[in-house]
Amino acid sequence: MSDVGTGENLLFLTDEQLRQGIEAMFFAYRGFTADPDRILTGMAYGRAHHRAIHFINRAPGTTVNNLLILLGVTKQSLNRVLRTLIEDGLVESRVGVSDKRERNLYLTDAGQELERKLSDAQRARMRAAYRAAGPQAVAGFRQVLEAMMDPEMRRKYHALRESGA
Amino acid sequence: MSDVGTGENLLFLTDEQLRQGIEAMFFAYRGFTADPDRILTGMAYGRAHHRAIHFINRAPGTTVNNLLILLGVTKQSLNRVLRTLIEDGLVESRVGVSDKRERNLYLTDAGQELERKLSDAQRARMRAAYRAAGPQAVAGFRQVLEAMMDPEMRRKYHALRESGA
DNA sequence: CAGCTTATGTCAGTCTTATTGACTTTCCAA
DNA sequence: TTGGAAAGTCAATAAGACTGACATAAGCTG
Repeated sequence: MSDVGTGENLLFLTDEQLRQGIEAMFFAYRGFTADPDRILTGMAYGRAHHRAIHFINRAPGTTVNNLLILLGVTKQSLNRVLRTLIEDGLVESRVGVSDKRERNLYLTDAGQELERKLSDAQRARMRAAYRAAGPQAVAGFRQVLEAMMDPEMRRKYHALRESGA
Repeated sequence: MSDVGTGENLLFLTDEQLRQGIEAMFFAYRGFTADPDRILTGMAYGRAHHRAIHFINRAPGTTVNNLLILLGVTKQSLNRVLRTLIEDGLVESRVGVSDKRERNLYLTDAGQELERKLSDAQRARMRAAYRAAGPQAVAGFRQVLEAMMDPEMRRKYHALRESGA
């Protein structure tokens, strides 16, 4: 397509190339969040609820503290979101088994239903992009994204893959 | 690394693979914005100011309306940001030449200085990620991101490349 | 057991970014 | 000349985040 990374091109790290990468991230992230955002508009929920639901689904039984770190928000901020989800019967909070101070979080059936609805939309876009770009491009995509993460988040990302795979 | 896209693997579009892509986007975007956010903390500016500065630098002389569409925000929202940047002498607003209703936006020297400071940080991370992943991965990264954009934003993205290259 | 620490929850106040709606001024163009 | 477009502004509102302070329950350690 362009001259980016055609083989051994040593100039692929010019400022211009990097700026284009920055803009690509910006515009792509807009697309990435657009579909679930549209679904959530009209419901009483926003992107923060989506994120909480996603990770509770992904790591069932996770504690509040773990979710806090995963999402990179404060306790107070998460609590507001979590409270409404629990009140609305989408999330269940069970007292920890080994440590009764902890709360283990699970999606209820209704929670799982919303999760599927949201992730269906997001995965459809992801799937279309993956198909259009091809397997080799997907591998590169994942490599660059991973290299862009903060080390701590990269660990969290890998931990999810191990439990979820 | 993993089994993602090793050649002709036809199963690379499983839900699990797509979920991992979604999470990779989430965590990577956090890293992507972390450095400029850190710099802006303490200044009177936020991420919205960064975005405005970025695109004014990228497309000098752009109109308010064009910037609106580029950033995907409302006039009122942009105006608040733009006003402070103009008041603080980082952005200059000149009456349009051919159409006097329009305002053409430019960075002042001070504006360019801040732009460089912010983009240096962001590009450094981008550069490190590109280096770690290699040219071929970068090409794939760009392909997938582009496929993920809404068509209208893809056009805007290309328009920037033409003017900026 | 006493005291420290951890995990969670909550209240109050603030900030940034964004929204919708209404209205004005300026000015281009049919 | 009149309609509509570009920009700017005011007001009210919302989501999502923050800090700081405080409370409760429960685990851990001496």
